[in-house]
Amino acid sequence: MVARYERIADALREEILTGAHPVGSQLPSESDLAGRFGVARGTVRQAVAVLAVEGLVGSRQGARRIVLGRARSQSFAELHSFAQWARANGHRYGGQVIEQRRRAASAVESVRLGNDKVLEVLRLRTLDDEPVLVERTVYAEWVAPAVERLPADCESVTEALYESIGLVIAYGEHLIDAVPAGAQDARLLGVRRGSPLLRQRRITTTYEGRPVETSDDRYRAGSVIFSIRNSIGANPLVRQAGDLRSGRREHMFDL
Amino acid sequence: MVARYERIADALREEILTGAHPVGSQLPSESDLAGRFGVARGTVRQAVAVLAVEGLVGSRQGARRIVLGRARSQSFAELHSFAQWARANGHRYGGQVIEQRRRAASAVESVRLGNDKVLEVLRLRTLDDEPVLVERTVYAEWVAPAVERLPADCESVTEALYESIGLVIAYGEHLIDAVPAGAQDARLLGVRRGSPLLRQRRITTTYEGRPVETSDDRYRAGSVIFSIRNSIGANPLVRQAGDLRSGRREHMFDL
DNA sequence: CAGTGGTCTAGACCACTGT
DNA sequence: CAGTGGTCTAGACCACTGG
Repeated sequence: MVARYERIADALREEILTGAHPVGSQLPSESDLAGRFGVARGTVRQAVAVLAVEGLVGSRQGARRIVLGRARSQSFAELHSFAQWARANGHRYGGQVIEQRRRAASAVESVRLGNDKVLEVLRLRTLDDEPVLVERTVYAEWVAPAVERLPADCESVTEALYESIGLVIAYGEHLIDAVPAGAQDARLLGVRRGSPLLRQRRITTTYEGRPVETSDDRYRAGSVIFSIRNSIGANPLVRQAGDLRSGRREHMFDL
Repeated sequence: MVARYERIADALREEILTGAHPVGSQLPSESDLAGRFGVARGTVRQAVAVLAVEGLVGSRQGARRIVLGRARSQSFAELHSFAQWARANGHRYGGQVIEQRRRAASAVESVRLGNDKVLEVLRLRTLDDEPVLVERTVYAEWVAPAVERLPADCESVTEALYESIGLVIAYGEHLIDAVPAGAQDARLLGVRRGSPLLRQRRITTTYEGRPVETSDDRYRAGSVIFSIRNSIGANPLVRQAGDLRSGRREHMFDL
């Protein structure tokens, strides 16, 4: 069952993509669209709200909506899962467990994951047959058994965990910065020590808010780029000072 | 005039922040909140939608909403403007124009900005008296005169342009990756050549979709971190392969 | 099966834009 | 001042969760 407003959003997205509404042009008014699709104005507003969140259109009171771009947004799974992202974008991909061990949680980890024992896994992932990503993931104890049952060259951990224990990862927080490659990073990725890596630290939870894993993912420079659209009305990206001593922090990575 | 749903969102945000609704707990039902605030259910839904976009609460049909974190969300201006961000976060900040010149636009720039002449400005910005950011900004011709009238040590270009010509930057697209410091970067930031920098390329437009500037901002590693929350229902961040030869790209940086 | 969130309607009024 | 988007209401029905 697909909602009416989703189908309207799809239709409008398609029209934007095909150039029926070129970038920079005005979208028809809400009443026009309501008439055309045979729905109430509120439903049209839900549809264009979807496009606004995607950064496709902008709006301001009193003026017609403007087409800002023709982007398609990726699914949550595609951001979270390397395999799903690579596949959806037509890349070859692979992965290999380099190290895997149970250990006691650090103080920070035990608060984040709600466990005092954790499973740590080091994976090297390849994109189009080149090593691009070193993934250091720490799993909460309750998912550890399922992770340990996976083959070392499991291509998609996210999908495998869904199939084996029905795990759905629903929420994530991501911290993005740049770091120099350490000795192990350098060896695995085939770059010089100290060379730039794009780091994405994340913590993910289930629908119920139960923590699943935290991870420190490091991409070889040039292999991936993160992209985001924002506006005066919607600003999902946040910038923070990186010095841990100064200033407050306020995200899942704290407590 | 602040909307009713905004004030309700503020109230709930405050309650989450103060711990009245701890992380992991359930939010009251929509009907409860509607009764408590004396509004229709739709208004409550608008309010919690705000919190959902901020990543504070999650939801799924049939189950009560869950508190995911105690957010702070920054304003759009704070992401766009180094000065406004630094000030809001209690840092000292400064800036200095290193180079500034008019030149012909490159092919790409002329399409992005809609101009064949541009103004290029190289600025070095300091945070807490340390150089942390090299900003290479290319302005469309129509804003160039106003930019040229600014003092070389202008602290907030965004605010100055608003005051001088009423310029409001309403939309932005940002690409984030890691790059090695070039010779000029290294000299200005006081780091070694090749050391990691966090790069944020952006293009911004007015409400009407008119391009204002593109910029290549490079942060010293460790000085800033970008942070984002996402969910299965809202996924603003997009990951792309970095190899420019492969795959399609679909954002303002194209055409 | 009761409660809850998701969708949709029809109509009202207001704030703002652009001519 | 006409048109448009922003806000809000009151009520309806459905899909889903969780006991």
